[in-house]
Amino acid sequence: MTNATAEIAPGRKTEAKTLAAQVYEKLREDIVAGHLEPGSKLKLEQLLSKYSVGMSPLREALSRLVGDMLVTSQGQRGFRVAPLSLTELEDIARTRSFLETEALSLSVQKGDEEWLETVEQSYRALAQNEEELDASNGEPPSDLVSRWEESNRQFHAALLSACGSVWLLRLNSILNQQMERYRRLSLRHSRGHRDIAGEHYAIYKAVKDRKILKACELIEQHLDLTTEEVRRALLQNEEEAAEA
Amino acid sequence: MTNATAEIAPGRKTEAKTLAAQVYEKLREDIVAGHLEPGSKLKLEQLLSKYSVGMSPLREALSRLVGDMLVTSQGQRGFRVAPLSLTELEDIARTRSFLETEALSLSVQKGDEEWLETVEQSYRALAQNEEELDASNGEPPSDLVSRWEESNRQFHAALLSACGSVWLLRLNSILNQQMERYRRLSLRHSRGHRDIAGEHYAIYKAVKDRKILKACELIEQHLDLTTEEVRRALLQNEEEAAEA
DNA sequence: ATACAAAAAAATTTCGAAATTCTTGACTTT
DNA sequence: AAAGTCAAGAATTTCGAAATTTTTTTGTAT
Repeated sequence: MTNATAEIAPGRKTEAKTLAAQVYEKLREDIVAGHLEPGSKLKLEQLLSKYSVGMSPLREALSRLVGDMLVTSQGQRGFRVAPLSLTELEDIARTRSFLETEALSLSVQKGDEEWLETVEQSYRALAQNEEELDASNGEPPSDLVSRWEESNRQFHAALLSACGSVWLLRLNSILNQQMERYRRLSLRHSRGHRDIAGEHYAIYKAVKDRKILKACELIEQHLDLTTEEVRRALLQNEEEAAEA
Repeated sequence: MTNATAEIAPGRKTEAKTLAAQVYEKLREDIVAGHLEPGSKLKLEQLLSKYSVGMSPLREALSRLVGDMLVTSQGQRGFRVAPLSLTELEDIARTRSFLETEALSLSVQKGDEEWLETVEQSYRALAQNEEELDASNGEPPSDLVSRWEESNRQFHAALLSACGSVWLLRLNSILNQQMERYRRLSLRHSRGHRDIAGEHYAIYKAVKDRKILKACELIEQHLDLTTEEVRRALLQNEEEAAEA
């Protein structure tokens, strides 16, 4: 065990990472990113070398991913990446929309001025990112896209952060993680024009003005548009697979 | 490995159970039942002998329970049973109510005659159980209580089964599991009189008559009354602990 | 008595091999 | 050709010991 370093030991502010926790994180990222094929058998011997880890930490990580619903296990037959399907996409999208609008509604009702300040800051960071994306010609550089994704994630988290329900946020984040698998899968397709920046601004404005119904309506539309993009891409995927 | 038996091998209709899966199930039950103290450190050496299992299957089971949010882990310092708190109880109760009323609403809208037949059967089994409970003098035998709990669970599952959302049911069952920990903790206290059978009948009747709003209102009240019982018992627990 | 350092003991995590189960391919029977 | 049986190889699961980390105890200095 080599990962508890000298800088960490005094005061122990940062969590020591076991090998199992490290490989869990890598596996989780790879599943969400689609690098491990949905539905595919996870061959343990291959994963041992791919992730430079032993059997016990690997099985621990996979077991935890079973609890996260990103992996399925079958006794004596090992583990598989959880499958994806259009039916499930619709279910996740509806359920996420249902939860996220509730969380937003509660947030707008309960959030104090400090919260609103946080929302404003995250909106500004996002808006700046979106301007840079707009200004980039052709295909934007991947680090710019990554930064946009992070600031988008933070804007949405800030919006919901005053909802007062740890569990609502947990469940919503489970659904977001599932949804992200679909979104990543859809990135291989060019998308139609969509004014995401405008959508974000409208949501931010409604929240700033404390218009609960409006905000919920807008975020629902925002989520629905994302789902529509993903759905279209997945359908294209299926058509291309049928032609091959 | 001894648990794949000869009866199972032909056709393989039933899942082969690894040791890890078996100890996972036992640990899960013991945590939900409160046999393992909320917040307590899970000492691996003790668990090895308690559950007659080796270190690898044990750690796999615990890792999965981390994913289930019944156990917390801290790198290099092992695992703990997830804590309970009054604040969390309220959060879980609200969130569960929110999800379960939605699932019921969808179920009543979408459920066909076959579904309604299933609901009716489960209601009849529950009602019979409740009559037997009523007829038993003093403290009812524990097998009767267990049977009531199972038929109660099945009634609720039947009610929601036509909602058309795998994910809504999954999330709701996560919350039910969490809530069950609190309910079990509250069983050590006698409870005030409550007409649970009447509540079940009213819900069943509203569902049978396809009165969505009424059904949702009733199930919300039903869940709230359960929460109130649990809350009162937990407050009593705290008072008793303060006196000791 | 308190604080610090070092050693010992306990606990946790991981390793690598052994045990067990599943899958595949070869062969035989119908 | 299809179905069944068996053995070999591959994959999965578990074991028990070793390695590592944390906690506790002991000893020393102030």
